Amino acid sequence: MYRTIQLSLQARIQAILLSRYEIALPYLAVEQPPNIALGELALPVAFELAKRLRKAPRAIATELAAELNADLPAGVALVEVAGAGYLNIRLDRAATVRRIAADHHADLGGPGFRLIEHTSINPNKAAHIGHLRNAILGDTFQRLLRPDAFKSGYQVGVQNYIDNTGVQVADVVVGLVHLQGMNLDRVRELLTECLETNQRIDFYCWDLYARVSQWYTDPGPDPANAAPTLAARKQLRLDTLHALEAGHGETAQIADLIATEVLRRHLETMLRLGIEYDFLPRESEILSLHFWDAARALMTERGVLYEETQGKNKGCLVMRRAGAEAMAEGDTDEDAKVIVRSNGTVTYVGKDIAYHLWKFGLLPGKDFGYIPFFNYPTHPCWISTSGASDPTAPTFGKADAIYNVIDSRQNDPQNQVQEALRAMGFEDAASRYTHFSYAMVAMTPRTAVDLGYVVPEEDLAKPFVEVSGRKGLGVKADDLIDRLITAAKTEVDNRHPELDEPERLAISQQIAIGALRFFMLRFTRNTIIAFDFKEALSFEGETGPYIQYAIVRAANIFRKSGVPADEALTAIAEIEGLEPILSSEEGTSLWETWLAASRLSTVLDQSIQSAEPAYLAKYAFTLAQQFNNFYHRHHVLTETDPTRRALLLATAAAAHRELIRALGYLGIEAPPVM
RNA sequence: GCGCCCGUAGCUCAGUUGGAUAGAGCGGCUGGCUACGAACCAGUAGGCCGGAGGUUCGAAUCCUUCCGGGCGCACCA
Repeated sequence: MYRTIQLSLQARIQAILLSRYEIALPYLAVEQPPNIALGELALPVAFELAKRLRKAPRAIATELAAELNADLPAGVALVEVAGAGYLNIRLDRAATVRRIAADHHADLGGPGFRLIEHTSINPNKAAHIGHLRNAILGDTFQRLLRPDAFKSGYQVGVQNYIDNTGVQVADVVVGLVHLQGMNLDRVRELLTECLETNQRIDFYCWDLYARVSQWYTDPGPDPANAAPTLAARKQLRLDTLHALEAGHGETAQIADLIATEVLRRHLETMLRLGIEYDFLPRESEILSLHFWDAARALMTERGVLYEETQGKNKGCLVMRRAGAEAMAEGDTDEDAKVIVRSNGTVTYVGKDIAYHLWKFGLLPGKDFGYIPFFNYPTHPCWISTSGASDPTAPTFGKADAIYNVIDSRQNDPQNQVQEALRAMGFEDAASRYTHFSYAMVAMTPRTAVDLGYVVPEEDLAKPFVEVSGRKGLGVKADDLIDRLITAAKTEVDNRHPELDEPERLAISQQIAIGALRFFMLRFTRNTIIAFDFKEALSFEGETGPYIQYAIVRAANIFRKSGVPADEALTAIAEIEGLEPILSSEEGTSLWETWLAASRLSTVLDQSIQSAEPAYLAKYAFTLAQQFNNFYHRHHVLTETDPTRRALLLATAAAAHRELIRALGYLGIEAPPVM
């Protein structure tokens, strides 16, 4: 509702500026005055115009106010001039409350297919807290975009890229074969054992991966003569990697078995958080279906890729680096980015360019094969194949816009891919390519110590230490979720002995997921999260459970009053005499609650435009705070005046409705009790 | 050396694209459960917005520079 008024106000003022001063301002700032006593919206437009019109801001504001007041936009009661030249807008409170109650709000959405890539964990070990941040950010953003009951939204596809032929999977294969002495059959047995005894292969690989990484550099008992041994181990690693890339033979089969099974564990872990995917493109198919060949032909044809004939990159196919100055004819660009090595193999960025051409439907003659891989209650998740494609599979490429949820350490390669698209003449695609960048999750030294890691002296004073899969240093996603559930369960058991066990567990899970998702979303994207168990396990203050609790309190009011929330909202349409209450001094806190509740679509729009889910998380918390404040100031059930009681009930219902919606976008459920 | 990010209350962070008196949570201190549930609320203390210049009606926000921190910069993947 807030956004509806904001949009109509902006349009009116733009029209006035055009007719009166012949000025066109494409963007008009609208803000909230510092105090509700000054009005509900404020426009500093007069300051902006002062220099162009060579007139005092206050004089301009006065003229604008007069014109606006002569023909007020719907819902506006009065426009006045304040301070040095602000245009302050006062709304018709009763009319606005009725419109909010009737759920009038500006729609959001548009045409086109948007592809979101997130999670993308190497399938060689258990997911950790850093992966959780990625998946929760991506999943939340997907929810912001998707069509739903509140908005028409955008068509979206969610994909999770699987690097199943990379060096990390190779490392685990080296561990299985050379440290554990396993062959293909033994690996099959291991996987069967894991499933039968409820052990997790991804946890097993977590430890094995750390051991292998250490093994590569461990000089052993005779450091002086270790060099040949270590070189041989490195060679083993390379040979294994090449076997995976080639895609056939026992080594590749072992890798495929392990990667596929670890991937299933990842999907299960993410499903605990309500995170689902539509498609899993795998690197193995990018290789076997020769995506690169098509990309290479296109890049060469468009003059983006060229062979270097001298200097350090002699014999390589290279492209200009993103942001580099243009070179003079005949000069050697020593700084160029190598795409194809002198031995003919393609680099990671090269494969990524091919993949992104496919995403935009720009890779001629190439597509994945698709088969179902994993079943969600409402839809299947598809995976890539080089074999026969299932004819019922939907289309995944040909996106109009893409969002890559990838951490900020990948800034350079991401820029390089965009630069390649731009250089090929796909300006439009490049401009619809969003690197949804975010900073890593680290750990406080205290948490690292709690986990039993030896933290070096010099790191103890630092605010955080880096999570490292290679060192096995990190918090596994499932361990954290389990601990959160246990902590929530203790509380729920205490508070609700009357409920049966499955119900208490279900509520505890909702609270745990609420706490976790909110924790990962409350920080803006480029803030490094220093993970701390004490903080993450907190259910008080600026947390998910705080918001869930506000919803439970509101729901209790409707239950005890016998008036359902939706009836409380419909009732308000018929009731007279709201204005005096809303305009009174004590009614102001009611009005502020309505105003806060009406801002959801504004905040959604902001979150989408800036690709920043933290704005929505912050909003949900602020609205819950506003509701709790209202809850303490006004006692609904003991209110005897029918008009006041109806208004109080509707106020609670409006906050309740928007809190549930906001949490829904954050992927957090509202428990029935807690 | 080059590029990107960050520096705001004791701690952890917001700050709506340059606006009115810089805000939350945690922690500290004072209070509030026989009223819709205290996973809550109210009050209080706590700030040279890293430093210095500049841009203008107006700067935590933009520019320059310095200081301090983080992360990237391979024919590795």
